[in-house]
Amino acid sequence: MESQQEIMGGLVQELHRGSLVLIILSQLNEKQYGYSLVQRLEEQGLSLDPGTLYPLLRRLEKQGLLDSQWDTEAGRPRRYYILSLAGRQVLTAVTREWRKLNGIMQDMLPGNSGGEEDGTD
Amino acid sequence: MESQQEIMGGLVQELHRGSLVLIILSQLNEKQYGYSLVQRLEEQGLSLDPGTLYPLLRRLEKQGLLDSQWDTEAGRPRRYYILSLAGRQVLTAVTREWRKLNGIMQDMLPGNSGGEEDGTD
DNA sequence: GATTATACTGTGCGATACACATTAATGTCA
DNA sequence: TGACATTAATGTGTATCGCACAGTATAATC
Repeated sequence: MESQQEIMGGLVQELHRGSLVLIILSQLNEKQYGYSLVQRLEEQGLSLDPGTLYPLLRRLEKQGLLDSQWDTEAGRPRRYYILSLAGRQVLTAVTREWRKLNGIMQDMLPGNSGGEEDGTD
Repeated sequence: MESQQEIMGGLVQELHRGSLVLIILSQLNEKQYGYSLVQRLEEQGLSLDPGTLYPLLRRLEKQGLLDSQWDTEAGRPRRYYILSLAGRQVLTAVTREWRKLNGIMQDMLPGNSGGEEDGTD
């Protein structure tokens, strides 16, 4: 039997899942390598497993949204990713979708004008 | 080979997917049956396949977030769902998470102060 | 009897999560 | 200095989970 905590965790994970790609794309206006992305997002409070990120980056590159390139000159070799042209276009468009969805959600979601007592606080 | 349109479609779908449960929960402060939910969301511009919704409702009930009850008195039998107490709590908490994520996204996402020329407009 | 309202089910696909493996640089301690 | 641990950095393989989609079923209504 799943505890309420576990259920919540699952839902929140689903939430993050949906926006993961958008988040990654939004970070790649400047070139960056996997490890740095993980750290960056960690600072923002979003933890991301490398085993999730690397395949994702490769997928996005395969889809033509990213370009990548090895840098072997600075000590340990790193693979830098950056938005391609298509990636920039997609980022723009998906961002628009996010904002639209966000608008709908704002209308639907409860709260704002307090009053729910559920002891969760 | 995937077209840019298809890729976008996939991403947008992922986006919706992540917030789907939250959306459903937010609609169930008042009791409602599956078919009516589909129609309601359709009006909001969110299309939702019944084959996606019904199993979802059952899952949420199984998790204890919803209560359901048949109504057989009004012509065709309908199964009404409504938030349980746990459901209300979870809705509140996940809503909070959504807003938090939204805040992070606002910081990360591009645009706002225009300047990107990518011909998507 | 056809169409609409309403619910249910089963299978496949796609994507993450997680655990594990790998290489290279750097630091440390005897 | 040489061995060893630690960190930087990337990569892979598998299980799991959840939706999408197509199809099924029933009751009411026209």
